[in-house]
Amino acid sequence: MDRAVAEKPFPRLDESLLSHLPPFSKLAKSQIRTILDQATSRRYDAGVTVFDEGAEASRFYLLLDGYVRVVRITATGEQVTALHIPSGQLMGIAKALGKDTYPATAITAIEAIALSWPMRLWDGFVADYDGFATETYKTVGNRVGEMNNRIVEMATQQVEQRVASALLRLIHQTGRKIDSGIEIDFPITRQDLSELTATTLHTVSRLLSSWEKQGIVQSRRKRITVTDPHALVILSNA
DNA sequence: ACATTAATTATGT
DNA sequence: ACATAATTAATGT
Repeated sequence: MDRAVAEKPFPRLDESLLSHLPPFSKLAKSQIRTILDQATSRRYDAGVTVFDEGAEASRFYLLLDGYVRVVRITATGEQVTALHIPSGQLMGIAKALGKDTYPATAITAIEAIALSWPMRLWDGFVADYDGFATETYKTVGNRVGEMNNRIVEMATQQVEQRVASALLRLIHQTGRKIDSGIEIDFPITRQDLSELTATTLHTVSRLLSSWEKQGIVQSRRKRITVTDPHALVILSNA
């Protein structure tokens, strides 16, 4: 409904966008140039789906700014947030999983900017660009590992410990240091947290309220700041 | 130990 | 003023 910027909002892409990111850090300027020339840049509003689970994986993405949630829909139609992807990471990399459809849905948590390339370039990237393959498979490994940890958590730990460790993960991966502590630097509701931890928003609300009284966290609407991470660590493996 | 339901209040546009 | 987010209490499994 706003400006008529559909396909190419950003005319010139600077090489410095990629040069410091792990998958591309080993590449020469000329290589980065050709990579950028094949990329499409696009801006997304908050809450917009970038790609859908099960859809044909036509493109892969690099998140330049913002955060996206990787979301799966259960049989009963409820959303379960699997993990958050911070800027600088690749996503929608179905080929790295040996799939040709996206394994999950990606929704922007805040407004975001991402580059994307047609998936047919994937094999060329892996073959031609030193470090691209190792780095991407590293992040894939990390994500799979994280999801597995979460599954184990769901089965073994109690709710209080789950949301405690979920908060710790969030501040670790997407935290920003503020004077009073570490703030999650995108808007997150109790509903979101409950989806991350397989609980209800009510339980999350109670936990946050009680933690706030204990001085462990501070929260306002859609914002959570952890003031005492160590206390959460204790809670998370109690 | 936690979910569900429901009523109430706060907050952002 | 309206919709969405958050709190709180009561009741259920």
